[in-house]
Amino acid sequence: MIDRTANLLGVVGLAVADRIGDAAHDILRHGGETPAALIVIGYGSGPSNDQLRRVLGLSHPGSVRLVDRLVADGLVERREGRDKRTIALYLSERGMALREELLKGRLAAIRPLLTRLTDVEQEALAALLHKMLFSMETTASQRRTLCRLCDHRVCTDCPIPADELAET
Amino acid sequence: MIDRTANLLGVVGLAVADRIGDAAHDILRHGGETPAALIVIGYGSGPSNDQLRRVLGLSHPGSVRLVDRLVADGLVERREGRDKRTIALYLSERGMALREELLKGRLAAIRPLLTRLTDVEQEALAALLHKMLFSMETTASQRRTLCRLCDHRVCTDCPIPADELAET
DNA sequence: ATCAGTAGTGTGCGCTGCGCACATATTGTC
DNA sequence: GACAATATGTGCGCAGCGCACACTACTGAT
Repeated sequence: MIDRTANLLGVVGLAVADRIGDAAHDILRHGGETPAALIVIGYGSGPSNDQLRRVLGLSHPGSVRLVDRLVADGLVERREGRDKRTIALYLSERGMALREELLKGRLAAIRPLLTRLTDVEQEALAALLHKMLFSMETTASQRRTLCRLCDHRVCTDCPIPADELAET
Repeated sequence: MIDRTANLLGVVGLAVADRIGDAAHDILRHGGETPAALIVIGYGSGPSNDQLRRVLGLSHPGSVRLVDRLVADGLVERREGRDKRTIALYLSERGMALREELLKGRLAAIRPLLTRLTDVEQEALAALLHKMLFSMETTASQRRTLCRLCDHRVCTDCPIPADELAET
């Protein structure tokens, strides 16, 4: 019986990821982990290249080139980090505006899946999803990766406070 | 309140899609829509290139090259279709074996998210997911795209019978 | 104070997955 | 029999990413 549930979860998960990816690509004109990078950098903690790459699950050169693209688009700035070898990544004005669009677009992409559920059903779903996430055995680092596209403003009672990103 | 639920669904959806993609890549050594192609072709209806591309949501040349890769790996055969312009795609023995692994790997990748739920909770989740899928306004074609990675053997009461693939 | 080891960033190169524009072959239609 | 429609395959290029390597900056041991 768990397999039937897993299969249904696979379908919905794929549908959700497809829709989020499409929406992000329409807004940003980039795919892969590029949207996630904009979200993560946008928390404003000035992450280094290496911190970013760990959250996104990329190789280090992959992350460098990803930031290159965002800098070329005028969305991200490389500033000096606390070391002279480290850099600190920040969003430009346009980057922050696009990040807002990404977050709104993500929720808008997911929302149609929920509109036919009653309020009670939505509550029940949220409780189940929350329990699933909460019960996952994950390190803090893995949780940041999980939530790399989250809108932390609508995520009350979240197992992964987003402003912990600067640690580690 | 719907936004909090949507955000949680986004996290779980991303987690599910990530895990499915990783598992498929480990097994098949290919990414993108290649695993889905193996699943879809494996229903045995002998789909044409064009039918396949519609299910996968790819451009037509993208689908041709995808099949090229699978043929080069010895997983798929191009046979004659009912027209002399059309082809019919079938899995080789190895292709069928790898398809089995893909389906098993997919369920295995999703299962850890469910193990902490009680039986009652799993039933409730399945019911909610089923309602979400069932209430989506989709064409038959879009539904086949949604279920392109499904294991139809564990999908009882599914809104998209997989063997309809030959139609359209 | 020096020097080896480590951390952080950037580069050259190549690969995979994919789309656009185009070419080609077959089929149905008038 | 001419011509649009259907279906496949090709040349070309691009986005996203990883491996191997190079370089600079910091750290700690002696």
